[in-house]
Amino acid sequence: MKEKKQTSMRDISKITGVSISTISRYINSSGYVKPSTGEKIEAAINKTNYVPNRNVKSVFGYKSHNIGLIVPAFTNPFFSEFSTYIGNYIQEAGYGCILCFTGDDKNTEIRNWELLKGYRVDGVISARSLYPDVWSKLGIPTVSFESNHNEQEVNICVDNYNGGSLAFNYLNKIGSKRFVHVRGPESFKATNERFNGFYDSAKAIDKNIEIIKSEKDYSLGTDISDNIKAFKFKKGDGIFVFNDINAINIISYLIDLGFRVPEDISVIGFDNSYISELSIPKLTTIEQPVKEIALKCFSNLLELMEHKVVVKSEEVLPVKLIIRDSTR
Amino acid sequence: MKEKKQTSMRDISKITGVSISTISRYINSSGYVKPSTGEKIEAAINKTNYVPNRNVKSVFGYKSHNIGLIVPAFTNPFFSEFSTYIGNYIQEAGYGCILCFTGDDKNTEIRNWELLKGYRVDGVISARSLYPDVWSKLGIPTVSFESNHNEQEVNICVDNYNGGSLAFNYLNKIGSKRFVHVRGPESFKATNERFNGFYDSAKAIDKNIEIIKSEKDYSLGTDISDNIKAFKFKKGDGIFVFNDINAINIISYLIDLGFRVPEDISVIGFDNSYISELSIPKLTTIEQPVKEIALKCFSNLLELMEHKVVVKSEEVLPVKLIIRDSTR
DNA sequence: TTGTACGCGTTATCAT
DNA sequence: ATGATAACGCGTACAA
Repeated sequence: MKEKKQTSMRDISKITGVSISTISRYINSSGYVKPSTGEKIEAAINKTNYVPNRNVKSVFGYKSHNIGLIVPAFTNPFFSEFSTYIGNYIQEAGYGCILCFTGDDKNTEIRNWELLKGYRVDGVISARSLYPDVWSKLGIPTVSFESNHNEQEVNICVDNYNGGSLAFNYLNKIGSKRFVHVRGPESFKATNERFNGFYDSAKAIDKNIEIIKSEKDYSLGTDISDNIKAFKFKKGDGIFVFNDINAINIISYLIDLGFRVPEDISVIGFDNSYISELSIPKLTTIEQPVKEIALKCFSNLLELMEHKVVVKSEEVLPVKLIIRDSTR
Repeated sequence: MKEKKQTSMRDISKITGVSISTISRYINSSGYVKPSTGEKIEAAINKTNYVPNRNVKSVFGYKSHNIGLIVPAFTNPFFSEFSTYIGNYIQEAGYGCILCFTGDDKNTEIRNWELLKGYRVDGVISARSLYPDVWSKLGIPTVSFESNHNEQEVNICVDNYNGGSLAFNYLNKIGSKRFVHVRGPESFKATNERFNGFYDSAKAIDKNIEIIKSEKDYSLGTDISDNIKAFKFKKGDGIFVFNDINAINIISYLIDLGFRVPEDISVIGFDNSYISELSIPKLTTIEQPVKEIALKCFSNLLELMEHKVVVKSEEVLPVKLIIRDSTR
């Protein structure tokens, strides 16, 4: 199991005849080193392509300088964007990003946490955790996005309730005759909130809504669920779908059925991920401010890692209705 | 800089009164431990939530059990899909995945390599490297996707030349009156290959082609480049775009200009990423077999890491024309 | 069946 | 301005 050893400080020491402590001082600029000695060391480093072993620091109980990122998958473009932002913030701050996928599976998520703990990550950013209780046990600074809230940890989320409300009110305003909600998987915190916002706004003006349940976060390509196939869509329907990728799939399905979007049926998505601009018709949707979400997650994590007290344990970011061409 | 120490084997040893080596034997199942002793250890582990520090192993010159993944960004869905596959392979094999973004910037890429070397990763998978020479210097087993080929390393790529050829022949077959190629950024290995395939096929039957240069891999939303805006599109054009996301953007732009796709103008993309199924009209494209690419990369890396000789230093996977609705 | 002792790459402290 | 040494968490060879 032993691998070919890479160059170590000891090797540099042997080559230069300079002691290890001096090498360390030179590399970390943590003490006086005579210029000529420095040059010798520099030469040996270049010759051997020596790079300090970052893992040693975590052995000493220093920061390991890596951060874990736990997300469901990249098949949902929202998490691609989220992870691009987070990954870049981590990278720019000089940390390493250890990436883990849960596939929205609880056991996989638990294994991810153990892996990250084994790496002694300095912190974790976790999106849509199914197992938030693990945080307090593991004792790693953690910020989560859209997790079922655990009082002990910092959670970022968006105002899903208002999102549902905005969606209903807009569908009503443009004169939809029937209100349909394609509801997300039950395990997501956001599912009920979006539903409730939609439902309460309908009830407030004495309207009924129709519900279609969806079990999957994303259905790639033409993989339309049976629940949707079983539903009888009608001209005049206004449909609020729990995320963009499913909304676009459904538009595609409606067009195959012979409906026109938005002339016959209006569709609103959720996320405002980049695909909402690419689809034709362009998708009307509820924006989640990904970049701000990512920044909030990362900056809060930095504060937690520096043992600062983060004031709010739950922070709710606003959503916004983005009107495009899938509604009329 | 010292952090709150996490539980160590020493702590478990103090709690149980059992020596560190016995704890080690128990945890790694590497020697005899009396059942009753094992139970004591187990209890202490559960009480303290102890997880072994994985970083120590790399200090000893053992495998660090992490693998670096270097990609440009996730704003191009092809790399999202690629990374999801790679990330899952890595995770299932019990490794940690350290994710790095280059943003197609050479200096950023160099910093990534140094970071990964600092973490003593056991191997690296690198997509669209701009700096392949670094591999041999760093001495880390590496497999690259679509890198400018360096004889010393293993490179996976697709038959871009044939992709360009397939695109031309299809556009010709469906009766395009003019042949337009939206060419990718010059720094990508694939750019010339795709162009050459398209160009040579045109020349073979004495046809001319028009070229539009694009500087960016992806242009999100409505960010249409000046080169495209300056071009005078015409009814009867057949357009071959160097990737899906730009193809979809261009379709959207053409529709804004009043053209119908595919009735007036046909468009072919490249990648067959999931967005090609979501767009309306669905995108005709040249498929890169992402899953196979990812698997090839990962399995070749595993072999390299086990010091096996990988026979081919460059492996070319086939592409395929996927006919959908953006061509007629 | 268990313990002792050494080594790994690095940093901090103390001495020179 | 530089060197010697202890310490970190863990695996292994060897002793008991």
